[in-house]
Amino acid sequence: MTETDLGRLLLEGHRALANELSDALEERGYPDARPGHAAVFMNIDRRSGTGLTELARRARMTKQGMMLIVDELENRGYVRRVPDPEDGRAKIVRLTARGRRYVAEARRVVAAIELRARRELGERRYEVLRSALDGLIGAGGEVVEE
Amino acid sequence: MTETDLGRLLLEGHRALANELSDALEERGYPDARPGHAAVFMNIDRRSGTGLTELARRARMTKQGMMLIVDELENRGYVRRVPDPEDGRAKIVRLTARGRRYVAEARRVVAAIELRARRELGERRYEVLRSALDGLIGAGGEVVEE
DNA sequence: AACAACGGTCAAGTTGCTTGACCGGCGCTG
DNA sequence: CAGCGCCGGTCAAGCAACTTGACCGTTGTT
Repeated sequence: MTETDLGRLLLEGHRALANELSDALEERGYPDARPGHAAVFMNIDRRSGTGLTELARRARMTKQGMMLIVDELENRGYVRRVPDPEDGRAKIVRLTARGRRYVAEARRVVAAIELRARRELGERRYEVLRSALDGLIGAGGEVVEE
Repeated sequence: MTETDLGRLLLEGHRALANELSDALEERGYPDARPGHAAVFMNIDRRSGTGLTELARRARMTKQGMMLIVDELENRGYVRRVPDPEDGRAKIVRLTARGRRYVAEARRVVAAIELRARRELGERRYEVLRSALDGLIGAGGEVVEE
């Protein structure tokens, strides 16, 4: 593929932030966080919980794939599956107390990282960076469907 | 992991450019390009060729992993392995004519994409984007070694 | 001459998904 | 209200893109 120079910068930038995040979470007592878990934590309804198939749809992956992640998260005590009282087929994936603590912590860390970046770059550069990224993304492939 | 908002922007930006690149290459007669191939094309010495182990080292992956990619590229006619006359153990991975055409084409497409981005964003924003990305990357985890 | 180090390869295991097949509850339709 | 197609969840197998482990022959160092 021979990455665009700019493309590589973007990828490395992403990795830099992602590493910072996972390091910080590890330090704070969540050493078992994997990137894939975000597919759940970013899409689950924080209080009411969300069905597996719906989670899969939101994360744009198969329900089987989502199941593997949910299985793991359930083993580790971040979520649990409860039967849906209104639909005998369905189960609802709900955050446990630990899961909610984790989400809150992750949000704090993300905010801290972003703040640090903002300060290091300076307000103006930071804003330009964000809007430039929006521009790049908007310009590319519009594949929304459904 | 619950990606940084900025982190997600970076990742999506990368994907937008990467898709643009692979679409363009497909259009121009290279439908079989896979992202992993870049590990070879970006690291191989264009005229003299490069040994497998050295390629692996440059791409920061195992020689076994590199071998799989080189195998595939050899099947598809982009590279071939020739014995190293100066070292009975070694083989040299060399670009074929097709491989060189591919690399040239990829470079052109990359340049075109970057130029387009530059024009869409405007000179100033483009420069700020690049230097902001450098800043982000530099700030993160320095894991260079060796 | 001996031998650790290196280049390349084969084999098997791992990760993080995917496609395929199925089961049982749901709800519309006739 | 019986039948039937659909949908949620799950098990099984497959696949991509690597990894670790083991090995062989060549090398060049002592």
